[in-house]
Amino acid sequence: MHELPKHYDHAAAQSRCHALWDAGRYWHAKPQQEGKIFSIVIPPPNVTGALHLGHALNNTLQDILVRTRRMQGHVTLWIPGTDHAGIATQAVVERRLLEEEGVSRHDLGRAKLVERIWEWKTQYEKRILGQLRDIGASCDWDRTRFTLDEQCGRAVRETFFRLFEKGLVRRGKRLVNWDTFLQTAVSDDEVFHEEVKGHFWHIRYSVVNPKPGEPEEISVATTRPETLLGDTAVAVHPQPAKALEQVIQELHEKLEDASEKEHADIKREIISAEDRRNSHLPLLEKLAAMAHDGRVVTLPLLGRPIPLIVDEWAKPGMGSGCVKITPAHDPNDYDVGIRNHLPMINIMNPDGTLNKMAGPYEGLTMRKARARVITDLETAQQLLDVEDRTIELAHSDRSKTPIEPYLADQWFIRMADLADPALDAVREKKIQIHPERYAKSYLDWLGEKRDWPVSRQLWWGHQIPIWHITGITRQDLETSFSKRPNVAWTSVGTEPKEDEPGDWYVCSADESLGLETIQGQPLVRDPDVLDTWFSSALWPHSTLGWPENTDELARFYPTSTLITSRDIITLWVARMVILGIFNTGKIPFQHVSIHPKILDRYGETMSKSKGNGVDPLDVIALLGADALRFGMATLATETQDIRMPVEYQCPTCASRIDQTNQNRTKTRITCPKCKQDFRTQWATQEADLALPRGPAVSERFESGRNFSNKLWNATRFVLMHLEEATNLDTQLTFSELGHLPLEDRWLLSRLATVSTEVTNSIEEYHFAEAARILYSFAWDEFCSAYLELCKPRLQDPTQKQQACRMLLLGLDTILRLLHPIMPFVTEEIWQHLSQEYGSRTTPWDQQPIPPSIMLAPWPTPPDSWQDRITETQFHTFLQIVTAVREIRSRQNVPPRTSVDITIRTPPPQQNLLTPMTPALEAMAACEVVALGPDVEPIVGAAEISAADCDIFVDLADFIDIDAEIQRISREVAKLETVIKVKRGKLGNEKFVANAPPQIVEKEREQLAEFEDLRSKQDAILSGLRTRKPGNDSP
RNA sequence: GGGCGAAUAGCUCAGCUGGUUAGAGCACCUCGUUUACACCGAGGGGGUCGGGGGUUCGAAUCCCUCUUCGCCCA
Repeated sequence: MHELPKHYDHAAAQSRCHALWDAGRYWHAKPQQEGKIFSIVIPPPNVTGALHLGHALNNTLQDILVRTRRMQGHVTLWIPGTDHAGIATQAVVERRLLEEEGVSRHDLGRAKLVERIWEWKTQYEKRILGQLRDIGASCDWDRTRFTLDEQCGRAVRETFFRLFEKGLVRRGKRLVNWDTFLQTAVSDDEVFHEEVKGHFWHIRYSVVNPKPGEPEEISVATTRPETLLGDTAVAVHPQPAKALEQVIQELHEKLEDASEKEHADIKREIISAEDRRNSHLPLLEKLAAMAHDGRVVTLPLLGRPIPLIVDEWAKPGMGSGCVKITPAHDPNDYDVGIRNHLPMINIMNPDGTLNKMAGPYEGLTMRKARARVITDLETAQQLLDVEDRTIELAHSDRSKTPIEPYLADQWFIRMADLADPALDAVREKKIQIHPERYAKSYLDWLGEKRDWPVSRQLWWGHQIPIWHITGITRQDLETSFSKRPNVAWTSVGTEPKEDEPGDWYVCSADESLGLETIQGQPLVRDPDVLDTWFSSALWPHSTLGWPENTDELARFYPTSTLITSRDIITLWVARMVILGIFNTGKIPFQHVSIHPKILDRYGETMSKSKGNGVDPLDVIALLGADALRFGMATLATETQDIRMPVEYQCPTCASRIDQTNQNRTKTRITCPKCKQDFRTQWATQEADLALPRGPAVSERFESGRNFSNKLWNATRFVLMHLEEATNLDTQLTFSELGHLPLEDRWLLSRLATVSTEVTNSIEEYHFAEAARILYSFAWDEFCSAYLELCKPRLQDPTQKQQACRMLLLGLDTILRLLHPIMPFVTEEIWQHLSQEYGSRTTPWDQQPIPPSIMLAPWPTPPDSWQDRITETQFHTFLQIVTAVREIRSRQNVPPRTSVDITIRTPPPQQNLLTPMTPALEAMAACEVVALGPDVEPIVGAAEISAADCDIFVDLADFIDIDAEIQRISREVAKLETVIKVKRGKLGNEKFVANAPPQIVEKEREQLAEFEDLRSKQDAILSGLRTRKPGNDSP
């Protein structure tokens, strides 16, 4: 009637489930629905590319929570969406334009480029949302958002305007990481450092009008000689002697603490520093005095006079002890410049060429300028020395080109006041971060309250809602905007006097502002766009409709939980808290759960460019979405990263080949087993592309696939027998527990325990634990034990009904508990069960069961089901089963051959085991011929002790006495050590006096048990020895 | 330089507030295609819990320190 295939077909099940869920729109949340709220926003994946394994992890965990809460009866909203990822996306599209069409963004123009990026976005957004669906994410697809869509745009403009109006936006110079290729500032986190071979050039600066006895020149060393064109000072330490002595002292301290290995190096450093007392110090002291006296030096090549100054940045222990200062092109020099009120000379154009401040070098790129500067210095005999040196050079992560530090005008958000409420929210645990240790990095970072530079010189993003206007008075502005509360302005620089015209920045959330003129002057829009994190910072409330006062906002904000990875705690989480509180007065979420990062077998981050990643879709195709999800859940421990060894699967013979540093960049790989070639992600040549593709997977997903199949087959078994059970009572309530057989009481108790454990684990974000508990319960207890025990009962008409009801209940409960982790297989099975037994109900069903397991009430078995004693008794029973099986296996008894056994038990075990005898016989393939306290050993039987019982297995051809002796001897040896340790413990007066009484008692009991066991083993041993062939005794 | 984390079986990881004969999955060995499942079943071997100190009656677990590795911030 209802025969299932032998194997679970994940692909077919997935498409059926999607159809079912979409038809019912069970993922949709309505604000009008009554009940507790659970809401969550997706960390929007950026539209740069397809989803990777990290996203699969992140979204699986969210879905686990969402599905659990939905089943627990919450009104559950999960908002999906994507992020425009400003620079990342623009860079990808620009690079492709250049590669494929040979055009730059300047060739194309702003409007056209933005259009091309939108095309890209449309394509990838579709792909990403499709992948999310494939993973099984039960997002509310009707509410999909994009950080650059109209609704988010309104929120962005409104927020910026409010910040501006409150004086929290400022314009200022700042030394930024300039990407000369993309011509934009990039943030520190978009910069990577790479060691390159470089040089240390020693350059001579001459002193202007030195006094008698003073040096006529100063040597200054630099790794970037071209920047001297922007020098505005040369610095020397104000107290060189003191500073040098301090360096020496610190080195001595370091030496004391250092390991042997480091001694030589440190000693060398000390000697070198001490030498400087004579070689450098006198000159540096003199230079410091000269600096105090206002001496000036001549800048080589340009001949500009620049001051000699004192500043602690100059290290007497390094180089010549003097350092050139280029405030507009070096972060440290910038600080020196600020401290000493130096002029800041910008010598670079945005495209990386030099500007007119560089004099004769104007128009050269920085790189060419360096070569020219060096040649010219040589010619002028001002180059003293060149050393080789490796340098940590900053590169842009987006264009992979070297970063130029560059002084540029930027917009900033002042953090001083904004940060405080965000700090308090976490300090006062209004927002809880799990694991808790991550709260520290949040608090540390936010505590610095550094202003947030929000402008980016890009074309893809939210254009800053600021307009520039010149030559009008404050009165003009007031007149023009008197009826417009949504317009604010501030002067550029110091404010002009009342009637005088001046320059202004005007800000409005209203896009139409730019259409106007004032006194004939146009309002010119600032070309910059906002940092992508600005729009993501609003995500929890912008997606719900803010600034409109929508029903969704009222009902679903603040959201419940945010699940994200640890690398964006500061960039994103902190900023969401700041702007969430600023805009709404409320925290954006109550919990933040941080999950680990997935690394490859070498501990490297996975990335497409390294070729060491796993595509989640490959896992889904090969093993199923549930396998992917189960694997992800078991990875989600509290550790900070997880290693995942990756393997290629040969498309020909399906064998696995370890992915290594060597083979991961190859275009084709030969399978060592079947000798056939397959291609990898790198294949570009036609010959390679013709080969079948070898997907990269990991064995870590296999247990999930196997688990799906196990559940499937358990269902297959249950359905087979249910069909034969006539008049099955499907009201699975079980009020009279006392009358149930031991195994049924055990199952109910376990169901209650497991439900509680799983619920708690998920609520505490211990996803791996929830997965592990369910796996071992379903597999080892429900399938291996309970199902096996049912087999004899199903043959007995008087017991069959009860067994079937229990099987139905057990399976149903497992499915529900497992649904959040493995939604597809559980839904598929649920549908099969419901087709025949749609009227079944459990005590936690208030209504007839729903059409989808997504909506099924979460299991909450009554406390009365929990029964410690039964669980212990059952454990004893299983120990006996294992003991018999062990003897059978060790003595090579064929699996189907039944053996006679007798069991000598103490009375309590006798009471327990007598009714369980048929079960024992079924599970251990034996016949119990005698059981009780007075049972006599069978002569010549194999003997084993377990759970206070002695089991004698009658083996006619009991052969391997030696093996038995060996095994038991090992066992006895192990027992000896344990007994010795325990005796030592109990013999220790301090232990007995100090340890809690229950621990002492437990130790006593255990010691007695072990001693008893050992004497039994000893007896068996001596019995065996006498029976050894060659021994004449009986 | 500062902060955080990791080091437990061949591999990947659990072991939470100290008391287990230190666990799991995969891999390995033996046996087995019995009517749920070979994506399976039964059994087995395998660990000085990175090294060294300390606290404690008792340490994989707490403290110090060293070594190796990773991440974040500067």
